[in-house]
Amino acid sequence: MTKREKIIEKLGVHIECKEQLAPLAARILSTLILTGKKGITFESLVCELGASKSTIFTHLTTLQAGNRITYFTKPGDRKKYFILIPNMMIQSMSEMLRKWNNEKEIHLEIMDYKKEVNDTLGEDSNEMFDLEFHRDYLSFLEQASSSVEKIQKKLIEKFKND
Amino acid sequence: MTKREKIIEKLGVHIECKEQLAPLAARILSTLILTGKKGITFESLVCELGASKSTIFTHLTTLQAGNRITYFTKPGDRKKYFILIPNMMIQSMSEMLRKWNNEKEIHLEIMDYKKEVNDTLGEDSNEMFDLEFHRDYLSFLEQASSSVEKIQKKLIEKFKND
DNA sequence: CGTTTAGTTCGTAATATTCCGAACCAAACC
DNA sequence: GGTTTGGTTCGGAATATTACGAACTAAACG
Repeated sequence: MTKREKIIEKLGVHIECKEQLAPLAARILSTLILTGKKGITFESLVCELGASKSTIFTHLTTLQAGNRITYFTKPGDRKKYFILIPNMMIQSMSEMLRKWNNEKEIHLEIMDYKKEVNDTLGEDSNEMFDLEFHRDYLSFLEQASSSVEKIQKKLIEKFKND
Repeated sequence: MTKREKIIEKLGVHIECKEQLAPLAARILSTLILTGKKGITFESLVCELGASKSTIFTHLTTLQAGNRITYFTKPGDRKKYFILIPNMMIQSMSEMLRKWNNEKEIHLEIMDYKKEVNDTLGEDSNEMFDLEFHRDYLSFLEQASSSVEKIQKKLIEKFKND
C-alpha cells in the first residue's frame, strides 16, 4: 500500500463513519480530498479504488445529487474531472447548524411537554420532571451554534475576496 | 399516538441518525430522555416500545457497554430502573472533541503528504497541491474545539457543586 | 459506417443489520 | 418444592445495504 492509498483508506473510514456513507462513496470523497483542485476522472476512480464502473457511477451520482461533489471539463476532452464542491467547508458548517437547530426544536418540544405534565401533578410529586438536562443542552447548542456561525461568517468573507 | 409516543418517535429518529444506532436502541435512549431521573424498567420498555424482550435486552446491554445508560435499584424491588448516564452532556462533548481531534490528525497527515509531494515537483507545476482547504479546516476545528472545551469546563464546574 | 471511448442502466448476488420467538435460568414467592 | 417474576441466550427470519456484471447508449474518431 502506497502512502496515498493508506491515507485514502484512513480518511475513507473516517468519512464513512462520520457522514454515514457507503464505504465506496466515502472512499470517493476521500480520493477527491486527496486529489484536490486538479480533479480526477471516472476511469481513474474505477482504477484507483478497484471498484466496478457501475458502483463508481452510482456513488458519483448520489454524491452529486447530495451536493457534495461536482465536476469540470476540459476543452477537447470528453472526460469529467470530479472535485469537491468548492464551498465545501461553508456547506458542511451550514449542515451542522441545521442539525443543531433541529435538536434545539426537539428539546424545546420536550420541555413544553414536560412542563405541561408537571402542571397536572401535585406540588411536590416524585413524578415531577426535571428540566435541567434540557436547559443545559439548549444552552450548549446555542453557544456552539453561535461560535460556529462566527467562524462561518469569517470564511464567507474570505471567499468573497476571490 | 399520544404526545409522549410522538416525541419518542421523533427524538428516536433523530438519535438513530445522529448516533448511528439501531432504531430500537435509539428509541430506548429517547424513552430514557423523556422519562428522566425516575428511570424506567425493562418491562415498561418492552411494553411501551412494543418490542420483544430479547430485542430490548440486547440493546440495553449494548447501550450499557457503550456507557450511554445505567440503572439503579430500589430496596425490596427486583426490577432495574434504567436511566441515562448522569454526566451525559459532558460525555457527549468529550466524544465530540475526540472525533474532532481525530480529524485534526488526519488533516495534518494529509498536509504532510501533500507538502512532501509538492517538494518533488517543479516550482510551478500545475500538479502542485493546494493546502488552503486543509488549513481552513484545521482552523475551524481548533476554534470549534476550544469553544466546546470552554462550555464543557463550565458544565463540569457546575456539576462539582452537587 | 464500424469502432472506440466514456459513461449508464438494471437485475441480482453477497453481506450486514435488526429483530424476533422459544427455550432457558436464577432468585423470590407461596 | 412448585410457580411466578425478571431477565438471558441463541438460532434464524426478514429486511436493508452495498457492490457487481452484463448489456446498453451516445458521442467522437477514423
